[in-house]
Amino acid sequence: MPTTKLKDIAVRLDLSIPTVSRALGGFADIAEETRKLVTKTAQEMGYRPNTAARDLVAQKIPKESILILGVPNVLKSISLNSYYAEIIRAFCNIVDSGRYQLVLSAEDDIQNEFIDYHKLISEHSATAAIILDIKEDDERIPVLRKANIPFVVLGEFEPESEREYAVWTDNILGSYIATSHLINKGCDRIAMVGGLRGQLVSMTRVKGYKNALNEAGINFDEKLMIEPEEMDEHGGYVALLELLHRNIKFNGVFCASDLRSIGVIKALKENGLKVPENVSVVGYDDLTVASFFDPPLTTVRQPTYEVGLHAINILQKLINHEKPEENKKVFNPELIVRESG
Amino acid sequence: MPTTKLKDIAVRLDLSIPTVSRALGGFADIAEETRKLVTKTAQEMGYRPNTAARDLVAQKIPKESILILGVPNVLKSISLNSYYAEIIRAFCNIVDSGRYQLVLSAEDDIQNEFIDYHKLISEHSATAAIILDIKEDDERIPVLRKANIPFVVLGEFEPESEREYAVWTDNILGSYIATSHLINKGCDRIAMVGGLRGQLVSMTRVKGYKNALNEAGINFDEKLMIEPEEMDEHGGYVALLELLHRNIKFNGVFCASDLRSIGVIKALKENGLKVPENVSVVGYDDLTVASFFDPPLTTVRQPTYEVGLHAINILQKLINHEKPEENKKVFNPELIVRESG
DNA sequence: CCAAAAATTTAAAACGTTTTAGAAAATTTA
DNA sequence: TAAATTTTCTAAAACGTTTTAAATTTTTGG
Repeated sequence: MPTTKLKDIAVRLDLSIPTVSRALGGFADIAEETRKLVTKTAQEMGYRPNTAARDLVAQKIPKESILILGVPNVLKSISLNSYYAEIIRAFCNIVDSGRYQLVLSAEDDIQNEFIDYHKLISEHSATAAIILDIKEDDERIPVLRKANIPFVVLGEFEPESEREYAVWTDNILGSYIATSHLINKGCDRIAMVGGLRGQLVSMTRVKGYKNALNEAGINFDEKLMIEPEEMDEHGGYVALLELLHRNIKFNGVFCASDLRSIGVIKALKENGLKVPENVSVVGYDDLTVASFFDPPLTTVRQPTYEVGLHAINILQKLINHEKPEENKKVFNPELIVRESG
Repeated sequence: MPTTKLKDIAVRLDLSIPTVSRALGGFADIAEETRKLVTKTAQEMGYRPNTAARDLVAQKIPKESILILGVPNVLKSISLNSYYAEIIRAFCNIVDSGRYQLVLSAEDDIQNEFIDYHKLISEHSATAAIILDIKEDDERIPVLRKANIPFVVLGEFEPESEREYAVWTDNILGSYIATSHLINKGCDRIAMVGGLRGQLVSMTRVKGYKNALNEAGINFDEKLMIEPEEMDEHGGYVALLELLHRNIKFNGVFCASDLRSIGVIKALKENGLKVPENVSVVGYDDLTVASFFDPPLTTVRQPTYEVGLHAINILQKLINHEKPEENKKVFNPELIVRESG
């Protein structure tokens, strides 16, 4: 169904287009009677001003659209972990100027296997994009490259041109300092409960763990490494039960996330083991609730808001044809020592 | 600085506007040499197509903009509580059709006292709005009314016309069932740790608590009611210490949020009190981690995703000039019984 | 070297709105 | 009643782009 335009109303009422326009605009040079008639008819005919035409005459500087890819995914994880909330909060800084518009992509919630990213991009005529949830061999990268849209990836990624950027926090370092801390506290049998197998983050966190062991002259023991199939707390819980069931000895656990830690600690407690007396536990993320756990969690904190800010600054520069300094920026994580380890 | 247009490039290169347009568009009927020249010049001059003009010729049906008010506020709370993540996730459903565009308002993070909501609305020529974080005497309501934009409020609110809608979960009922549960478990001295004083949500939750006491013939005791100044976990923690310090007897605590519960339980444990043996605790929200706490939290769950879905459906109908059935929709919460109370 | 064909470029119109300057109609004044 | 004034309306141009049809230039082949 074609939309109603000013002309349609004008024809119907036998008035000129400007009269209709001005009547709706509430100008003083329109007779009250006419105005009422026009308003009523517009309402009836479901008139909706065409913003494109409006913006054109208004000579509005078109807003730069920044497409944010990965939103539904991310929102799902937000309930568990505040990482992305901080990221998006940082993005909001850019909007105040009025020049930019953040367009949330709402890639369908897994339901639709195939997402038409070409369409998504062209529809918004996006000037730039941000990928929140980068995967290995991410299908969105070639699309963005083909569309020649500059983009920033949040997470480990190798930029291949001066229009590609990546910002992340060093995961190898994070798990290295966490594991080293356990070693320094005297742990010599340190289990690791990893993230989801195959994910980039998980892999790098394993690497840091191994580095720390290596440096301390502790041999990596395959049996102490568990990468649960299940997500988050429950994954940690199950992982630890398995470890106990297999009767494997350990006196420390490094978890790839605080949620894992929470599950791990629950399992330990249920089996009569004390944290940190019998087993020390270190997590990752520094959730808001981490300090309120029993025991309060020792964990790795990432400068999340800063990461988001850096990303959006790059975009801003790109759009303004300034050259961002570096194609790759890696922030450092920090160990927060509490009581669990 | 005025933006570069096709004409500017055309003049500079002594070509016609269509040639420039078609060159940039990658059409086959443009000599390779010309195309290269045009592309290069466009790049140099910082050309950026005017989307308004484009959309106009393309006869694109203008996207309906739905303004989402309250985002930065909400993002801050997301790190603590998944309520809004679910809400926004529900909103994403609407975007798939391609007809709607969710515009995140990025009202400045408190820093700027004054936010020009008029400008915000007109700038996006929003067709509708959603307020995520309704306050008492909310300043945004009169602005929306004046702009004659239909809106949906998430939270307790009395719609005053057929263009105003409200969706929320019954907070009185929620705190009523929570408190009643404690009473049924034999608690007769039930403290309440409320939300932030003055907030609408806090007030209604107090009401349900009182209703339950009343029904059971228990007198409301002023001394058992604490509304901490501080947010979340820490507020709960401090509130409970105060209660203990004042030497007030109680055997149950109803908290206005799970985060409060977490603080309360920490304080109880630190003072040698067992949950639920000595004191039963019930919270509100059913955080994802709630079941992993020690002890697992008894709490009130709200149908959050449903609330969001309902809200966005109303908007969709409004935009399509269909009449949503009811101006007000109140969902029911549910008690999740675990071990803390 | 000329006609025909192919390749490349352009003039003109269109998209739906607002603005400006002025025309037409209604009202007041002399 | 005619002139002056006020009120109400409209014609025409403009915003920056794309499309279509036609014009121009270049190339090809005889």
